[in-house]
Amino acid sequence: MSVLNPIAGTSLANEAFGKLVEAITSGEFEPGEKLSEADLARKLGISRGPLREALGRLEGRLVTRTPRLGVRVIQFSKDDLEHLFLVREALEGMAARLAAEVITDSELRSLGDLLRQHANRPALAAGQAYRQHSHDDDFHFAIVHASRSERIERLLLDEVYYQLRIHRLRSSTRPGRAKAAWHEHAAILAAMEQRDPDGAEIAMRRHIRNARLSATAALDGEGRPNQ
Amino acid sequence: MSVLNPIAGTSLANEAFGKLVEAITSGEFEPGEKLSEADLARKLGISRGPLREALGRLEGRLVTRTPRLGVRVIQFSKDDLEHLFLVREALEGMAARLAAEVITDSELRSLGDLLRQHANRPALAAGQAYRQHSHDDDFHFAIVHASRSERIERLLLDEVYYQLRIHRLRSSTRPGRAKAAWHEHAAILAAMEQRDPDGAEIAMRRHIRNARLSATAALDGEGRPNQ
DNA sequence: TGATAGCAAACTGTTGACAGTTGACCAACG
DNA sequence: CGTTGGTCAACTGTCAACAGTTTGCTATCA
Repeated sequence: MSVLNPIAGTSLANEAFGKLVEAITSGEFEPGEKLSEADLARKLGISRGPLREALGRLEGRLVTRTPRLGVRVIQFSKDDLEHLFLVREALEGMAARLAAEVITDSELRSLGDLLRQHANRPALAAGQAYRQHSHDDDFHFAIVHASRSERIERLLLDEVYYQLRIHRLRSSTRPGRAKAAWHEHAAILAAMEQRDPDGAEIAMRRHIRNARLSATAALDGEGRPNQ
Repeated sequence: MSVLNPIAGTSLANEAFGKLVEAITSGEFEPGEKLSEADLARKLGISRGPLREALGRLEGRLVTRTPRLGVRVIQFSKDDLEHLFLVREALEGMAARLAAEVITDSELRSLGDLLRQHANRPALAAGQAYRQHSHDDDFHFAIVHASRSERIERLLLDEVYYQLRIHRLRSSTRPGRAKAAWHEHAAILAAMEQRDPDGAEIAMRRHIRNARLSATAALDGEGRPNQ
């Protein structure tokens, strides 16, 4: 194990990109909010050139750019959100299928531990909320990671998870959904333990479909979607 | 119907982006080839600033950038290609499901006409090749379009179709695959005509899976994948 | 002959200046 | 009072210059 690894090269544009992703997904800006290049560049201590490059890389994902008018944080309609969940269903269903074929015993144990931790959360026990705070404790991300498909993982991050995060910030929960979601996770894990690709995919897709229905119902009423 | 529509705003970076996509996907550059900013900017008649922005938007899709070393057209391994097909299977399967629910009679007729045109091609009749030259005569794209999911359509274009196009340029065909592909298309259409979402998804996914197997088998031997 | 050092050209990444556009505000007019 | 026109500051998009890095070539040395 050599300590001589390539010196990681980076650029101001790359660093700005990461910080913008974090700022946008952590709620520093409202959906639809206009972003000022001059302001952001000043705050990041760089010139506008690399800042523009970083914003360009976020186009279509976390920001929309209208030529000559500027850049806004994305916001989307109920219809957009439905289609986001359909993409998620397709990709996570495939990831679950792949994971069921290759997952290790150790990864299965970790998933089981994770669900037990989740079950011990007061909010979940009270049926109020089922929230996963970071990738490290996200059941879905663990399964996508276990699929060993970097492409699916990257797509879900870039095109689905970051966007969902923007909309999770003001949360409400629908009655009964929290516990149901946990049980659906448990059913996915059971299929994984059986190493049953079809079952895993079916269980995962059912879970995401239910999340979609919950999210769109929440939009019809009040608040924002959760899982 | 007013003739007064918003004047479409654009920018040099946007125009460069489109031209780069076209140049890269039409084979003007080899996979892995290094792209020179100065050269491209000169050819496009713009300064390096907007050119860099355009390249930045292509990162992770059609080009890879290594800081301080430059930008190269993507190339990928057999494993990458397999995962690309898995993503395609998931997304096109979902698109076929959605399309089966909402497709119009007129769209069905167009699909039927398209397959008949395809059947009349000499290369297909001889079992040599089944090639679709543009989006207009692409059966898959027509179905994705009929799904009315802009998000899936955009994802497939940005993350799948452009990348496949890079690899179609030097083609070979596997015996029997051309005719089988056409029959698989016909089966997809039949499920569409039945307006059967499950059937459409199953038929589409089977077709893409077979294309994946054909592509990876081709990589094991000689040449490049086709459908 | 292979390894090392030096040099210059070409390249990438960034900056700041400039031009054109936009939006906000105010005054004038009907 | 609503509309129009003018002005100005702020903004976006682009350009060219500069600094630092990389690459290729040549000369020197062991």
